[in-house]
Amino acid sequence: MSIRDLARHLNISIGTVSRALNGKSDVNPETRERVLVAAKEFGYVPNQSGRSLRQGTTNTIGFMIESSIETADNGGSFFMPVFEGVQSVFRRHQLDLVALLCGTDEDPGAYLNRIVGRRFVDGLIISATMRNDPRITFLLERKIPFVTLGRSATGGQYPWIDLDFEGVAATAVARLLKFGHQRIAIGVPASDINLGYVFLEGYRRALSANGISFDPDLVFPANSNEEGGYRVATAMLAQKQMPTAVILVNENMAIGLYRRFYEAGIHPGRDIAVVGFRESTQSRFLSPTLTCFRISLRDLGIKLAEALLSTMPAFASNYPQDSIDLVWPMELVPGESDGPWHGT
Amino acid sequence: MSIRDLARHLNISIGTVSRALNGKSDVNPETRERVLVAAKEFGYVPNQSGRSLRQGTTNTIGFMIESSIETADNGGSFFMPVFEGVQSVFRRHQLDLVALLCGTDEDPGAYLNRIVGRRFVDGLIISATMRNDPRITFLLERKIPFVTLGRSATGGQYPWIDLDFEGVAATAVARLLKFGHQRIAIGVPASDINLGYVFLEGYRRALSANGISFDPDLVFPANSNEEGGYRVATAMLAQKQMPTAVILVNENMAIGLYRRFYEAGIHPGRDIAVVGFRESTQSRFLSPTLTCFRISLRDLGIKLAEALLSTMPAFASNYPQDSIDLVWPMELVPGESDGPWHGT
DNA sequence: TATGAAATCGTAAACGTTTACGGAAGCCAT
DNA sequence: ATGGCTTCCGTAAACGTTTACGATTTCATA
Repeated sequence: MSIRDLARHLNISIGTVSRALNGKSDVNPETRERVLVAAKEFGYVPNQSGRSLRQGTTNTIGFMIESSIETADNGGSFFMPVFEGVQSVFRRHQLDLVALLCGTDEDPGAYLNRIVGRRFVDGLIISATMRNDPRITFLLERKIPFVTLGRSATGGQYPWIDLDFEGVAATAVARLLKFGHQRIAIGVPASDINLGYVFLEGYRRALSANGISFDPDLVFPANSNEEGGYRVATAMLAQKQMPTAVILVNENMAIGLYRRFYEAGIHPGRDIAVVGFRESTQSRFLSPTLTCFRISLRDLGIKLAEALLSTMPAFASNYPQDSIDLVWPMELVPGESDGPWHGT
Repeated sequence: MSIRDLARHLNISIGTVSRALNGKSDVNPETRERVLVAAKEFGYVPNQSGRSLRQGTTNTIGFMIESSIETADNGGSFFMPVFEGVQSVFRRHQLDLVALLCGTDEDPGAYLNRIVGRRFVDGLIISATMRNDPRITFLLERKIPFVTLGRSATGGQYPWIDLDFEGVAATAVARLLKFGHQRIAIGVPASDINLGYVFLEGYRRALSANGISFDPDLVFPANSNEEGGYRVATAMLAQKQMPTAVILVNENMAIGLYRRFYEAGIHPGRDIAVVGFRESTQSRFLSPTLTCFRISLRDLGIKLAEALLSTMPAFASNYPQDSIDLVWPMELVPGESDGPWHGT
């Protein structure tokens, strides 16, 4: 069922059918109606390859996710709502969104090169931004519109949206200090992911703002999953004087951390304060519930989409340039996992 | 950088360049080498739209995931490894895999219709199969190659691969009975997802095989997330005679269930036996660790890819038809969450 | 009635590939 | 020397669209 068949059936030229379907002005309203009815009747949908070839545009946006990165661990619950937000914007512009999952056994650069080379997408959303991210320089020099979820130290002019991990760390530190905690540990990603640096920076700044000196021994690099949390707890227990509080970059870590402390007879929320990252169904039903930070992932997705569109010539007019380079604030949600320090 | 530019630069016709790149036989090895070198030098990658238009094939496979479905909750940790498995097979055939996420605010049928109509993909992997799934009939009549992750009651001839939820339920029941439990509850998905029926069927069969009569009051429909688990526990606590064991269809439910029981002063693993579904980092670090079932998601992905390829004419020769309609066995991993019944 | 503008539609080229077909060599055997 | 076979390569059509351009009709106006 091609546009030719449709035109033949209606005794109309191909061009007119195309114009009718695409809402061009120079077509009789009556003819347009006939075309639309017939198109619906036969279930005609334009062949994307044909369109793309002619227009030089694919009407497809790619959302790249690296499963090798920590963030992939909570990939489902995190990315799904973001996706929906992005899609809700793109739908209005007839743009399709596809997820490009880059597995651990594939080089992200090569993957990106293939996708971009094939002219597969018109634009890209890049997540899990590294501190030094070759994908960014690659996309910049290829002049492919993109936006990153997570800022980066990589130079160049491009839009990014980041969660305020610096603020999260600072708020957590301030809260724990007010609770009387003095030795506050922090669990950070072991990889080169940029949010790790931002998170740690917020931690350092908040400490120094409160006149506490930074102690490298209180920084625990780990994978952002349950096992990582377990290891953090193990390392904390091994110290001569155990920290009385810990801030985690990821809520999954809390599960492993809880377990390790239980094994040691230490009760999170009573004997040690824990602040995690993201509020979720999980954080609400852990025992104890996790003190963490709330964010509307759907809204985040919407902003990502808008930022990307603002860099795409075809859509830029509708999306002002000022919606980019955004640090997304997050709201603290108190849980049972932290509280006043009443120890020695 | 099109094939034309490449040809011009080499003083060769377009056709020869194309044949050289595609490994056709009627091209001088020396010429082919020149072409390949030049292609690499200029970073030439064939335009996918051009190829697709000519060949009528897109070299793209879609993996459809509905975020409205329970399975999406653990989407990240579940689907990512499956994806990698699928990709590892497709990579060998130059096929790109994209994830098509169907949000809650979009009708799956309409979404599928758009994707298929646009000739966006050559084949599809469908997950979260419903007991009665219109997507299946749609794809069958459109003659689009596809495979479903999860069997269905929907009629027709198509390949599917399913996890052995029936076996899981049966094994769990048998184990708990051997432990002396008599009142064994089960948490099942509240939706029309087919695995719910399969899971429940396995439960019923195992009971009847052991001479225990089926009690509808022991079946607790719930969402497959932490909150669902919480509700299941609440409902169990409300019964005059509480069950002594419970089987969950999903490991996330365990978190909420644990919490509710803790709140009631009941210790999972000691006062009540819990068997969950999938072994994961999470199941291993919960307290108590979850008795559950192990599965290699990567291998599952590989099988899915092979099953799909076996239905695609261009690849069928390499993939015998006997790799389809597979029920995937799973291995029990004992945890701390269940054990002998020593109650009243 | 003649004129010009507006409305509507058909024609054909173009997008970047692949591939069927045929032509031009080169080679061997008759 | 002729014929046939093989090897290699160029030509051109085709895939399904969109869109610039021009042609035709309509209609109001002078």
